[in-house]
Amino acid sequence: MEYKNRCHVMMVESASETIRTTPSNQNGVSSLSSQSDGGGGREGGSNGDTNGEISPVDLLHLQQQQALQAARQFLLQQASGLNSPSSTEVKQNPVQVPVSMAMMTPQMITAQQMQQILSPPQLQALLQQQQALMLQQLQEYYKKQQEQLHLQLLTQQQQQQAGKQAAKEQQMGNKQLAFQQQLIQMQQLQQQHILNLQRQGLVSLQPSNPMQSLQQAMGPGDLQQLWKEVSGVQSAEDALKQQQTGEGLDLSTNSTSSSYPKANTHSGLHGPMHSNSLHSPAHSGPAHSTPKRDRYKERARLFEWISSFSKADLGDEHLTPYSKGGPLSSNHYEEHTGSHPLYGHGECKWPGCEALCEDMGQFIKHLNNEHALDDRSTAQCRVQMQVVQQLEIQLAKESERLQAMMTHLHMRPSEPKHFNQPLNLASNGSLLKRETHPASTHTHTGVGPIRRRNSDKFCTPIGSELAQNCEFYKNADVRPPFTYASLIRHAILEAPDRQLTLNEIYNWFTRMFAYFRRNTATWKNAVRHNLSLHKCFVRVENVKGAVWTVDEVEYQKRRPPKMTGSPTLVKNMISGLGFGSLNASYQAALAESSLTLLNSQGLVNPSSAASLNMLHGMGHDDVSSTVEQVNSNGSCSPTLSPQQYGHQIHVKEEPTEVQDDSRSVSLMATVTHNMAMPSDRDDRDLDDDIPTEELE
DNA sequence: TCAGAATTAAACAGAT
DNA sequence: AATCTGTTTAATTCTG
Repeated sequence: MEYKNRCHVMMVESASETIRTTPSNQNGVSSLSSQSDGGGGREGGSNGDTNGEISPVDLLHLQQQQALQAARQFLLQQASGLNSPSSTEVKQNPVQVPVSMAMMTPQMITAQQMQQILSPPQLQALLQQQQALMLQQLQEYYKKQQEQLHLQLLTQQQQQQAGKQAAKEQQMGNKQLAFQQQLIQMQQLQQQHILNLQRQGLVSLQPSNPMQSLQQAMGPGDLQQLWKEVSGVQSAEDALKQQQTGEGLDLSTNSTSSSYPKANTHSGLHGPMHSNSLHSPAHSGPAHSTPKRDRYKERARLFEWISSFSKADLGDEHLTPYSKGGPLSSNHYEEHTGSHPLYGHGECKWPGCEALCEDMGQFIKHLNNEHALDDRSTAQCRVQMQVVQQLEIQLAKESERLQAMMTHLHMRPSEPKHFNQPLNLASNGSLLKRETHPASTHTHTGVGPIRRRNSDKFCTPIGSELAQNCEFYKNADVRPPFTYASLIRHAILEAPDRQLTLNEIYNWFTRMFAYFRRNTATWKNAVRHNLSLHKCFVRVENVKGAVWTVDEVEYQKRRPPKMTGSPTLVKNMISGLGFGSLNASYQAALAESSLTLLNSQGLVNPSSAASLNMLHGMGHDDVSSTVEQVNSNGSCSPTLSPQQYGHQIHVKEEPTEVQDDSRSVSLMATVTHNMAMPSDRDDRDLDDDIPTEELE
């Protein structure tokens, strides 16, 4: 069967959206596997890669490549930097960035709120400010780095002029440079990632300097430790060589943390750079020196740690198919897979290596020769793990923050005053566990799992919600607070011609929600079930196969939204008391709720619907479709009736329902009465006064 | 407590 | 034959 990929209309493109959304991150940073098919069906294969999405692994590779590229350019710049001062002087003029929202707002309010507060030109200006600020920070950072290397090279030249041990020091310098390069790569990687996240709006602009961000993120101690690992290894290697060449080197004074003073003594190569960029071991003094035996202990511990990590992390869950025969090794890996995570495009993907290997065999040789379990590899591994750890921590933090933002914005409608409060909900660790701890629903008002009919309860408009939190749902493994029916309907209505094949619906689910990238057998079954079950979904057969459309009348008829979830809001909205204090999403929610409610009763006229629509600044398909169907004629038929789509239509039989599109006039009186005098009626009455089901 | 809606699981049939 | 699509039934969960 052949399914064509459709271009789906993007729901909302705001100024910030265009900045935040990068083509390389459609799938975002979520590490959810789309292949974890729970063992049920093989349905995961059907949706697969039709979206052209880039997997997180690819993204990481891309970032790594970018980082390497940047590092290379950086070093090249330094080589030529001595003769081209312009590259450093450019940064001398600090960009005038006033203390403004560019610095403050991302932490104080959400991007969505900013969109609501600021006009597009203001947003544009704000974003430009932020970009300028980030650019400035980057420039400053690189300037510092350049100055340091400049100094370093000068010193090196002086010493070379002195003519003592020039060759050896050159060698040492190169080696140190190699490690420095690794550090830079790591920093670049971190920067790239943070910048990417920032572009997506996933990370606030808290770090004022990339290096600072690294320091903040990892902490001075961590960085120091990191450098210790790298430089310590270096010292060991140097010591070995020097011993081999008959030159003794007392490791007890130049050990793990202080190979650097030794090197410094010899060449003066590393001092300024390290003292500025990282918390230099030189400044830490002899107190940080480690006895030789401790260093070996440390190394042994490191080996043990890494091997334990490998066992724990790779052994059981992720690579089960490959680990049947015993402990996982690199050889074991490619024996079964024919591929290797460290090998790709004919290159060794070991950080900083990029050695060309024609085939797997050559790569294995290279891997065993060049990246055996030695100090250097261990240190590199550790660095890499630090990077990964840090990124994970950062990701967790930001996910948490987003969840808190989501929860705050959409689950606490009756407390608009909270929008002015700093979003400190991220500190609530339970947020990450909400899916697995449903009971937390009752502890917080609206904070907790969002399941099933909560969307009805709170009348959250799926269009508005999705438009505002599109990126969130794309990346966070959070169950969307909508029913399958509403999601399917939205997917179909979002399509250009308002029809989708089943597979396209699947794709929409997986594209829009990280949550639906797993357990595919379950939710796909549910989708099919819903399509078949609900009368509002009409299957239309055409030449190419079958597509699904939405019978809007049936949808509205079947499940008129209840407004019991936010009675206060309903009253406020209707009586016009609450507009000032409500944010746009809730105004939109109210508008839609009202429209849907009214429309389901056939009571609203186009002008009032449009005015409501305009009033709340929403033009989303949820409402527009509602307006459209009212506009078409008095009979409330959808703009595109299912009959328009194809040749054959299967009409679902629902014998329990009696078709009755003509509504009682007395109901109108009731509703208008509610609108005019909402406060003197209980909301329960509002519900009860509209016995839609009874009419059907 | 209950009814109804939603979800989940599963069986089955027809189509590809 | 395997997989996808669609229908249907039943059990369970959740909500008002």
